[in-house]
Amino acid sequence: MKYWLFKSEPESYSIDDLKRDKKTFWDGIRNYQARNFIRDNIKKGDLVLFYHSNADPNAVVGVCEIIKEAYPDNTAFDPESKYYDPKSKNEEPTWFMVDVKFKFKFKKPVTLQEIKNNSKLKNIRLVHRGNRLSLFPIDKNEYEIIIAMSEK
DNA sequence: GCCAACGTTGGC
DNA sequence: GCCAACGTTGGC
Repeated sequence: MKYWLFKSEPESYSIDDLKRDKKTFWDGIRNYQARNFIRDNIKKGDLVLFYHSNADPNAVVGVCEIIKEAYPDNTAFDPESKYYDPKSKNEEPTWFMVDVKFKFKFKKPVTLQEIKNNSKLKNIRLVHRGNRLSLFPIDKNEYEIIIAMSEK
């Protein structure tokens, strides 16, 4: 089993939206590196830290679990969708998505500042300079440190 | 709202 | 295949 961090802007989809919906499809990934993680590496049962970006404060706010592995992101086929990509064809889709289900919301969000201040987390991609990937893998111990920080 | 970082596009 | 221009992300 692997561990991931997914970013979402709470204005478009927050941890509370996921809590309400119980599960959702993670659509709109339009970056090849993120696409490769989704298509090739993300497996059912993997755990995902849910991160609020462009938020106040920016923070990891909860955990969800992968319940369905990569399948074509059909918003790419829909000219009405903001994620429409005419280069993605039904018979050979460019973009994929996964389904996640809500696990739990942190009692206390773990803010970006706290993560930056924790020397044990200095290698997490979240704090790398210029990191713009919307999802990426994290180590098991990084996952566990952040969970522990949310319980303090 | 600004702007650094960086991925993508398209002309050559 | 190079690289300038452009668009987007996301922290501040």
